[in-house]
Amino acid sequence: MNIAHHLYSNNIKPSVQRIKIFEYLYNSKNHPTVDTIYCQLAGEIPTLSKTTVYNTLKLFIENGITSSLIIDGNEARYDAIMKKHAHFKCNDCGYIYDIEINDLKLKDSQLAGFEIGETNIHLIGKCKKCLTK
Amino acid sequence: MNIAHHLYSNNIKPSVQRIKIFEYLYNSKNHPTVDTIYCQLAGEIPTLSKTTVYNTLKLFIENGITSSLIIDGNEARYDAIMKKHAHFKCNDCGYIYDIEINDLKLKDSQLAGFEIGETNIHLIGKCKKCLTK
DNA sequence: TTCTAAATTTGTAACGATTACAATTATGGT
DNA sequence: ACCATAATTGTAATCGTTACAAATTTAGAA
Ligand SMILES: [Mn+2]
Ligand SMILES: [Mn+2]
Ligand SMILES: [Zn+2]
Ligand SMILES: [Zn+2]
Repeated sequence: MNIAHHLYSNNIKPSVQRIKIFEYLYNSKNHPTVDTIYCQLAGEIPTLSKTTVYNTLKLFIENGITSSLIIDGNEARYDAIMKKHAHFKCNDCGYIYDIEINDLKLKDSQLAGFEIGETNIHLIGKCKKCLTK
Repeated sequence: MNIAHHLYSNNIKPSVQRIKIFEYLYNSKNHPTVDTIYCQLAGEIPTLSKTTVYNTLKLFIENGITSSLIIDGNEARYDAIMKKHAHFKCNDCGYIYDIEINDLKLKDSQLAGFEIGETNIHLIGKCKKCLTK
């Protein structure tokens, strides 16, 4: 996965900041918050500004290579995996799992004629790891 | 539906504020925000404080007669309908529709051994009304 | 009724995530 | 090198929410 090329082919000029931010997002796979991303990269890019992280993620979202998810309400998390999937957040360890969706059936009649642009599914509970310890 | 009794039977002492807030929530059915509730009731209860609205909704949630939903990341909305259902938000008119869930199939293997406490589903798009005008 | 303690409500200040904005820095073409 | 444009940065403002202490109300005992 060549990140610079990935950005280019999505109409994003690959600056150092953009490459590093996407690289972190893509490799970490832990649905980080802006603060997490900022703190992780502040070492590598000492001049990095939190505003840049916000701007960059917004740009990524607008160009369809990142999505945001809000599970807690208080702060947004980001995801470089664009394949449609659900999320499970464990209330104990805080980890957010990716869950594949096999099928979602809603009552058709109510949504007939509606245009659905986005489907968000998130579950909350306790994960296996936390339950068995 | 006797609201005072409904509160009582859920271990909530029915004060004037609590009754009015639940009454509004239950009758309006439009998933109001704290600000909406506050502004609506400020006329009836001139001394009402926004903090009371926050406190009261928190109490309702703790006692299981209200749920909160976050569709836009910026502000919480509240719902007195406790039956499990999904939400559809129209990006044009802003209205939030209640949608019945017929079935949700996730990949079982990934959630085996997990304890699911909450399931949130919200769709975003354009509603029929807005598309046909 | 009157007194008193606990519960509830209220107003203000603090908080934290996000956004606005203007200044600075980097980039790319001439 | 020079200039125009884009990107980054730092600071201040915004806004929903929470903390907290003071004021008010409630309910039970005396
Ligand atoms: Mn994910
Ligand atoms: Mn609803
Ligand atoms: Zn866990
Ligand atoms: Zn609409």
